[in-house]
Amino acid sequence: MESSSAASGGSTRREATRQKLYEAAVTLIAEQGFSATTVDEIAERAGVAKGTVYYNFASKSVLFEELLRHGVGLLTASLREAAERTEREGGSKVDALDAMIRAGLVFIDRYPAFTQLYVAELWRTNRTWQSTLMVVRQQAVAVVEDVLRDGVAAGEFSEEIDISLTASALVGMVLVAALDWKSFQAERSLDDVHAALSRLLQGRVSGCR
Amino acid sequence: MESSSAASGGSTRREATRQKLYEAAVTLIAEQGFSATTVDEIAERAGVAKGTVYYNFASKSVLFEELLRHGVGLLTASLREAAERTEREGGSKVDALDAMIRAGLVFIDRYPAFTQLYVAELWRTNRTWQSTLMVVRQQAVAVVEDVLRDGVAAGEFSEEIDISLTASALVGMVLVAALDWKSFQAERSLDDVHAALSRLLQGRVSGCR
DNA sequence: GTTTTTGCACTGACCAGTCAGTTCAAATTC
DNA sequence: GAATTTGAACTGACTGGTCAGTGCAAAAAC
Repeated sequence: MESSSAASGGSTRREATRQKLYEAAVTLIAEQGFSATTVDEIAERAGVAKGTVYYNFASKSVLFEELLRHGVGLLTASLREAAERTEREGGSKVDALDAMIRAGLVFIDRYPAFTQLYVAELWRTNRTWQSTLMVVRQQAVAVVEDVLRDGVAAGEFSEEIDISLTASALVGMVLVAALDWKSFQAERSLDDVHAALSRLLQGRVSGCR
Repeated sequence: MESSSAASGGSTRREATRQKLYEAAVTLIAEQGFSATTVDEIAERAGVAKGTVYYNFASKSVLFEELLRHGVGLLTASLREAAERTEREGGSKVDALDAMIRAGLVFIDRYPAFTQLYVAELWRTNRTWQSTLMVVRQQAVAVVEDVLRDGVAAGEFSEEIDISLTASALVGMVLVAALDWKSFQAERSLDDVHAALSRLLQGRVSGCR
């Protein structure tokens, strides 16, 4: 019988194997980088034979590309959900940004290895998955840009802000603060980190109160 | 990275060769990553024989470690210089942060490949140069932390800010905005980027004016 | 005459990708 | 319902190529 896989459920044996391979690959590549990670290692960590990797993915880099798409899909969904929830609850646009900061932190808290690997690869050039990465980056940044644009239209943010640069900067703020948190101050709570970033977002560090 | 002939007294022939090797290695590793870059490539790009690489550096990873130390040295010197210049000119602490943001942007504008490579390696674990990276990171972040601490002591910043988290976030803001700028919007001017980050720093995006 | 660089052949480990063969649960047949 | 067939999923030994690092005699630079 054909595997059919019901489009979303993915409860086939194959899907389970792919999932195990994603999990094994994400930590190894985050720790060592793509080129330093061998297919044998990935297979071993996943508890699977090397041939199975090639049965499920055309090549090492295809495995990696699909892993990237998979992960960023989760992230954007989570960001968008946070923005929409705020909207629904009648919050302002700053509230939406703040909710997205928190959603970003929760994501990184849950998938630190993925985030690490994403950052490590994003600004490289000359790699085969370059285009995948660009698409995937744009998806994530666009969510932030949309909120900023709406905020300007609603008169809540200054008209002079540069949407794309500000979005980049906000993403960077969250990304780097969260990675530093996970790597060097893992004892801090998510709320601490969120509070610090909130304060910065709302200009409560300098200037006004 | 730069000619440095007069800088630290190292104007020997050997020093010139090492410099050429740094320059070759930094771009190649930024593009491809450490493991994917071969010693033969580095030698070829530097216009030098492979044996020369090993005459000047004990191994491929030692070359890389010394490259890291070299680059971050330049960065911290530049940040500290910016902070001190502001001090001397009687500027406030926000002015000092702002000057450091600009110094960071100027650095990244000049050495984009180094920045790229630094970010790609910083949060990895299990690598031989891990400890070098930690030291070097701390040097850079400490400069920002010092200014924040002074600002709090002088009553210019809220006492409630979390020094280390805020410093991380500020560094991240500059790093990511600048890398996105160089990679995806290279036509923008440094002043544009600086203006956008300044606005964010001073909370002129949301909340207050 | 010492330091540095060159050119190049060589080695041994390592690794991406292949392929002939195995496993096993579900489908089919009798 | 026992015997047989099917095929997707998986296995792991093997191959062909790559690359870090070595060794060394001769040339060049200082």
